[in-house]
Amino acid sequence: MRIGKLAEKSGLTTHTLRYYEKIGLIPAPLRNAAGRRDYDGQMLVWLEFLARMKTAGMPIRTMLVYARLRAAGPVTEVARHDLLVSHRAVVRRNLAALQDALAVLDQKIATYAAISPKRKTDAP
Amino acid sequence: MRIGKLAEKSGLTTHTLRYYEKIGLIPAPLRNAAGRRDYDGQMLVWLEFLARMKTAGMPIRTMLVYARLRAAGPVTEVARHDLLVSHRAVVRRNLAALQDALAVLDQKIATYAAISPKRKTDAP
DNA sequence: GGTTGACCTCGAGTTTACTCTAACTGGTAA
DNA sequence: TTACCAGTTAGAGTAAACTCGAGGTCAACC
Repeated sequence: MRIGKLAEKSGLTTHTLRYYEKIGLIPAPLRNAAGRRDYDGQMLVWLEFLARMKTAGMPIRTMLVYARLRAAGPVTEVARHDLLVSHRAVVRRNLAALQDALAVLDQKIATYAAISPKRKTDAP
Repeated sequence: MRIGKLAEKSGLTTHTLRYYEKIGLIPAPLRNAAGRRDYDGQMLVWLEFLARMKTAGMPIRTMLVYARLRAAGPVTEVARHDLLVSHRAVVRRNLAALQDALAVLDQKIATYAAISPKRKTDAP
């Protein structure tokens, strides 16, 4: 698979894919006869995982640590486990903070609705 | 209240408070005889609201829109309501995505734990 | 009366994560 | 064969949100 196809499938741009390669977040793929990058299906799986971790608020430098551990083979499984557990704690805190903020929003919206009950845009 | 005290209470730095003032996110406070900023208690309430909105992923430019509407008085209440409702939709999506990411993390952690069940660090 | 410590302004610098440009090459379709 | 499109590199530029530094003022304590 060439870079354009992978970009399309992953939802990233070709620029971003080369950038990820440059910083070591994805391994450098093989090249075809013309010198173009030739990715295999596993790369998409890895990119999807990265996208999840990004959604989970993991900064690139942490993903890099994980990527390097992964590249170092099965010896690093405990370290990877620990890294994920530690990030899970972060995600749980963020989740709680977001739920809090949502409650504040709900409340604020309710007061505005009470002041001027003009519309019925509010869901459930 | 001078800027150092407000910084302490709000958890921001004095640099950040002046920056917020410069971009119009907080109103310019009165000055004392010596030309120093003198904040009232309402400022802290506003800053706490802004902090919540920040946690909720609202970018500063959106907070600015809200701040300007607020400054324009009660005529803008409907617009403010709508802005919050629209951001609430964003928060709900982010919340769902974060929950998804948490599930992926949980699963990944479980596979690592299965491979090498060395520790019992995982909470409930 | 001197020296802290908190405050002032203005402007430059930093971090994160891309995003884009320029100049070039290689394979394919008309 | 010419035009075009996808790809290549190195390096510069961007946006968001701060963050810091230089050089100065001012009131209060010792």
